[in-house]
Amino acid sequence: MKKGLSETCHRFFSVLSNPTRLAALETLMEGSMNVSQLAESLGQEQSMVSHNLRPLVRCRFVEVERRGKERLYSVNRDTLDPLFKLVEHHAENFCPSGGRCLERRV
Amino acid sequence: MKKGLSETCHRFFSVLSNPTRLAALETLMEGSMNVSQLAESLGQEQSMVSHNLRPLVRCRFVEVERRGKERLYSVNRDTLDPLFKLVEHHAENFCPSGGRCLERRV
DNA sequence: TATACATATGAGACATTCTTCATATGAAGC
DNA sequence: GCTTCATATGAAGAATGTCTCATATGTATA
Repeated sequence: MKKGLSETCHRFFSVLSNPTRLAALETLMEGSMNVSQLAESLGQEQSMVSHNLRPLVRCRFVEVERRGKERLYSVNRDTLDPLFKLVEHHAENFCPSGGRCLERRV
Repeated sequence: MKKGLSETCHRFFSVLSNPTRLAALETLMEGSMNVSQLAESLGQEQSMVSHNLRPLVRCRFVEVERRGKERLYSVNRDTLDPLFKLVEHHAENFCPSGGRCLERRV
């Protein structure tokens, strides 16, 4: 691990360690959409989705494109494809019964 | 992104989004050590280090080996080497001025 | 079994992060 | 300029997560 990467990692992982943001990413992986559509699709308030999109955009996990009064959000596949693959791989290989150990305790 | 991976990701990233745990990983990347050595090296309380090692072990980012009354901790390189490389790559490619955007706001 | 050392655990205080609600901004069309 | 639609923002309570301190467990050795 390169010196000083620790701080960068903290930001990187903090942004990703939130159910709402992960659900947003999961949905956006299927295809780009605007905030309203995303809120509709997630069954969440528009303002909440907007709040949560901000850190995703700031850290470039998601890109925005203005289209008139809408804004089209789409994921950064360069980073997220290999990242999710890596998580999946870890869960399969190191967690008994397919990632159960990575699930939230009851 | 595979259906249901979202919950797994949440756990995965939550465990990694903590400065103490990242510092512990950073140190353990240099070489395996026991809790006391790690606490000494990080300048932290033994109990705090122990507390923070637990989720790292549970999610298999770190392995433990009993050696008499000590416990030797070492990182899971299969996961962490490519993971940190990926973060570094993201910071270099998508964040202006080398990951500045991933750093904590002042 | 008594002692010393290494590590783990529990509970509460403290800090950070999330969500919600109300409201602001901004773009397009009349 | 006014209205409407799409999105962003601020503030404050609610929810989570973290750290600290005291104590417990566990292992080795005398």
